Amino acid sequence: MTTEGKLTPAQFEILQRVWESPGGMTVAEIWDAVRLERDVSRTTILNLVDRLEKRGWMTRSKDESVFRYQAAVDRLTAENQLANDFVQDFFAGSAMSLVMSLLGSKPVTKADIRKLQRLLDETDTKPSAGDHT
Amino acid sequence: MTTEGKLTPAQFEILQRVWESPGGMTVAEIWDAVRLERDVSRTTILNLVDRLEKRGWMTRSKDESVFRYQAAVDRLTAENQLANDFVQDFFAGSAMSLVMSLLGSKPVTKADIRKLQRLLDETDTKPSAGDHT
DNA sequence: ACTAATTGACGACACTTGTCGTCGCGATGC
DNA sequence: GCATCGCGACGACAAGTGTCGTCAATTAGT
Repeated sequence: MTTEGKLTPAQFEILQRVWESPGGMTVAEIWDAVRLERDVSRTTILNLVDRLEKRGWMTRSKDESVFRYQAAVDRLTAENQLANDFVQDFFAGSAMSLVMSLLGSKPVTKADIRKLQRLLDETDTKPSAGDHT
Repeated sequence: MTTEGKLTPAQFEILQRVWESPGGMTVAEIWDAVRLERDVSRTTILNLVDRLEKRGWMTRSKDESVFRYQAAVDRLTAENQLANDFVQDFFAGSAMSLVMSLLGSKPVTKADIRKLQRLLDETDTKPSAGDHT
């Protein structure tokens, strides 16, 4: 719970790059990775990383006279937190409402449907992951 | 379509109150409704409403020497837009990933499962709602 | 008609965010 | 040894947000 506040798209982008590199990354490496997609200054990345570290989303350690950054939370945890905050803010805490909205407005392939149905079958037999009753 | 930018929780809260009142609402009425939940100044509401109107999310019309505001988009449309933007920002545009995350981390009741399975059955036979091909 | 209350426009504020530049320091290369 | 380069701390800036106060005008109450 040392993580403060919510993640913005730009901040999440940084974490994404770091998650893809298990050994941690230097700011220069993150910069290179981000620059493959969009043009951005080095200090912008540095500042984003800096603020993320100050808010507890990343940790850093000196390695060969250079800071190496790692994500403080794994990808799934961050995504879940993001999703839960979003549901809380805009769907009155009802994840089902969001799911319905997504399934109703976005195209869903038959493969997706089968995948979902399999997941639902499992959930039906096994207890739910977050169910603590 | 003329709506600019994304909705924040505070802005969405305003729209929620207005959606609940089919005839439109005055700022005073919105203020009263919001104040049932949290303490806030009148000018705060006035400013939020003002900005929403300027960005195209609400329309207003003089009614008995008082402005009456209405939402420019219906609730489902706004929710879908919100959800799509969110999926775009944090789940690489894959609604399925979000659904999986939600279903995996939040408790799901058996009733929810049945509801979902019914929706999936329909979607399997009929064409998807958002599919415009 | 005069006073009191309501309404809306406007400005201001602290804060966050994304963006970038400057500067000093330490490492690296010649 | 000295110049160069990478690195990180810091500051700055515009934009957006939520919050609020002031003020003029208009409406309503007496």
